[in-house]
Amino acid sequence: MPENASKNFIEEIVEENIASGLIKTPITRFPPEPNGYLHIGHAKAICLDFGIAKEYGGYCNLRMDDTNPTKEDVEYVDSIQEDVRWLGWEWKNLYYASDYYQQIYDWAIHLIREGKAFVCDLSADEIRWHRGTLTEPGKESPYRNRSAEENLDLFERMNKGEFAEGARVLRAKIDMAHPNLNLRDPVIYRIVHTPHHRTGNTWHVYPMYDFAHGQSDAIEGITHSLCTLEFEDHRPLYNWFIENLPVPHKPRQIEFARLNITYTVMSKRKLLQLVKDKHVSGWDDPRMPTICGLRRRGYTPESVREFVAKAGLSKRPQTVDLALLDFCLRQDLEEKATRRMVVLDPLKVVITNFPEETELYEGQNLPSDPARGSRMVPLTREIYIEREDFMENPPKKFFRLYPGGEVRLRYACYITCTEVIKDAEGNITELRATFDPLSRGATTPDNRKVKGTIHWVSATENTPLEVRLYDPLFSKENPDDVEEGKSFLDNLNPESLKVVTAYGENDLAHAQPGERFQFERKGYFCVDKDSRPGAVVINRTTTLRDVWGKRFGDKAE
RNA sequence: UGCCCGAUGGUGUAAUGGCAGCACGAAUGGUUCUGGCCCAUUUAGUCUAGGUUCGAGUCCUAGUCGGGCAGCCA
Repeated sequence: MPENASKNFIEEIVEENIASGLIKTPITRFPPEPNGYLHIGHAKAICLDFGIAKEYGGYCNLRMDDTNPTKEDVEYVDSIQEDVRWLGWEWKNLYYASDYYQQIYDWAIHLIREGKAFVCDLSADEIRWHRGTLTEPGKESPYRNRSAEENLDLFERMNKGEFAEGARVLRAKIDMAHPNLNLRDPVIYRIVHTPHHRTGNTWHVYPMYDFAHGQSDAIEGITHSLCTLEFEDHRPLYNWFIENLPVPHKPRQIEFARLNITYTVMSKRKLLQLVKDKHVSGWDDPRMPTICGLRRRGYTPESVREFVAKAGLSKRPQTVDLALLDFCLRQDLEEKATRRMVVLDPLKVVITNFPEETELYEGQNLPSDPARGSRMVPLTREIYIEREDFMENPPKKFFRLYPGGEVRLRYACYITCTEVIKDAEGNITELRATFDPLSRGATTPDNRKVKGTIHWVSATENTPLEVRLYDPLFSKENPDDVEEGKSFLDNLNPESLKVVTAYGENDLAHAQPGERFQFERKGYFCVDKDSRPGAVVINRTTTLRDVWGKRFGDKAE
């Protein structure tokens, strides 16, 4: 670990705890509820939980927080494991909160015996009335002073399935006037008859989050239970249980701010809505901030981890620029991604003085690393160039192709535009050009400079590709910033996906799903899982940084 | 008109009573067979008012602003 790098506040706490002898090494846990897919916000928690443990020689458990059988499913426990592993982490133990049901139940009995919990027959609504408001104290339940014997009997019968859901709950007996609502005799067990995905019909009562989480931490010997800010108000309750139960270990809960990113939404509810209403193709749609979506889009685990690290950690709500994620991706792939030439928006150029035969030119797979080898690219009389690489009436400082102008075809030769061919509507349909035979190999004996180098592909020797061009899913930095009566869906970016047929170098026909490339001058791309031999599908992960496009992109038309 | 938490450039994050720094973004220039990468430069910040102190972004008080909390969700 770098000694002089600044520490975040949780690292500081852990270091203090080690220095004072409170702990030898930190033991953490990542505790998702298996009721949905992980997103990049979870990636922050994952990197924190696993990262802290690793940094200080401890370990981290993966714990499925499965205390609500009505919402959870095995489908999710598989995807969660896959996503955590993909991010590059390995857990010490895979646990389930449901593994601890018996112990947690016994602790509830303990509380009852101690006179610190009671069975309450109030309905959900009645409990709500009794809870009071933010400014007024609550009222005690009429069932609050039942005898321990009666409570025990009732609680056992609740668990045997004798009562309907909602008929009774078990509540901790704390303080109905407490300014923190969480301590106003919170419900700790409720009746649920839905079978649990792991324990089946064994139980008819299930512990609430507050009664399961801290105790699960205690059982596992968790030293630092890291969670997001909305649980801050629950910490006094978390501690109350730890203090009032004969737990084998006392964990400490520490909260941090959850991660938001510009131009996206992060709540499970909203992501679910995007999927259900078919605004995206599924949880792994490459525009989704889910881990599986990022993976499919082409982001690397390294880039996601770096992004999370760069975003930092604190207790104030953070909204990080999406640009930072893309920066991390480009930084990672700059030195890794194989380079290829692909024309996304083709404009045909006929090189009138070019021989009929195909000529082959050598292109580096990764110019900065000769060890990565090269491939031969076929140049023919007719080629495609990017439509935006030609302008009939170029502005100053445009150094691509224009009538009478000369550019370098990457790795091949210099061409000069001699003629612009248009259709009846005046659209440019084709260009004529001549090449300088002395420029073969892309330099000339006279060493003359050409300002522009553009990518190209043979019009006759190429492979067509379905390329999916992604842009942010929302057109507003904060999609939730809406007028009265509107929702985040009104901020969906109608142009978040454009599908084009592109033409690429021939070997791309064999590209495998998951394979990543830099298409020179265009961006980073990743072969989609929909890809088939003969029908290659490629996602644009992100564009290259583009000064020209930013400055003149719109005006240049 | 309750309780809890927070407030440093556009964004994120450091400075732990002693020169407000780093990264992203933005801008400018250099370099270049990718208008990429790289290099250099620039831009821009301590919420307010008091107090403690030789000295306050940091400590104290009050205020302002922002976030969270009234599921038998997590």
